[in-house]
Amino acid sequence: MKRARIAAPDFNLDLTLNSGQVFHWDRKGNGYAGVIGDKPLFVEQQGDALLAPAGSENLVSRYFALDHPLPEIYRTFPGDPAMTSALEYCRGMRIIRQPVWECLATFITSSMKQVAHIRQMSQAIRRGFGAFPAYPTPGRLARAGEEQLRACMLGYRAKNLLATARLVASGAVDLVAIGKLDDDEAHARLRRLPGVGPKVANCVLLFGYGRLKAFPIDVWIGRVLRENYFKRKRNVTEKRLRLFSAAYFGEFGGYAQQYLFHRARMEGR
DNA sequence: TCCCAGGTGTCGC
DNA sequence: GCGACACATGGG
Repeated sequence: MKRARIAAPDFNLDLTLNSGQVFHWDRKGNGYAGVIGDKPLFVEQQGDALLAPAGSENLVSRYFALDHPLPEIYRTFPGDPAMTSALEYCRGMRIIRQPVWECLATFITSSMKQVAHIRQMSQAIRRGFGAFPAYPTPGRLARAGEEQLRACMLGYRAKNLLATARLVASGAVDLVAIGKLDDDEAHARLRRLPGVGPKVANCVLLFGYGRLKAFPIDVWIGRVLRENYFKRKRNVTEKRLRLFSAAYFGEFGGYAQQYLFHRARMEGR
């Protein structure tokens, strides 16, 4: 297959694909095999270029967000030690533009699960509903039974994913319309879906809708914030963390969050 | 074995 | 509004 060479400055494919944003890319040789929407493909980084199948240039550039102005984004990061070392560690990582449904569904399954296990569930769901390697549509999941989802190792999450799939498939919830709302409204609308709380809603805003200010707070980020920005303070509430992060990290807080998250996870703290 | 994981829903105050 | 607790499952 003929490959295209896409200019990709300020980009690190390994970091981008291994930072817990997406869970369905597999290392193969010097690159990665995966799927963008329903298109399977192989991508490989060579220096400042990204190699991808000829004809997929626009799809690939958009998915990997090669248009995000990283130097400008970095200039908005606070200069504290935690952020500085996270930037040093993660330079070139980009916030992927994921298909919204796939992102929403995957993060509904992510609660109280390690990244390795989220990958297994994603794989099982992709294999189990006839669209492999693409993620099954809301309609396809809505027609399935809870037992079929439980067979994908979802546990109690099966019920939530099924209920959300039915709401989206029926048109009761319009994911495209939500994309036209401002951040707060979109967040509130997402929150109405079963299995979607503040953290998952922010993941969908950030990774699905490209709202780069959205700041998901999970156990890792909670730990990072408490250890670095609330030293010696006890009883720091979730609300306190939310208000602080929104004010402190600014317009590209989602990027800051992802860098802090990945660095903390790799350092094992 | 025991502990934890990119949390959410529910309940009681 | 906030804190406590249940919820499934696999990996370390």
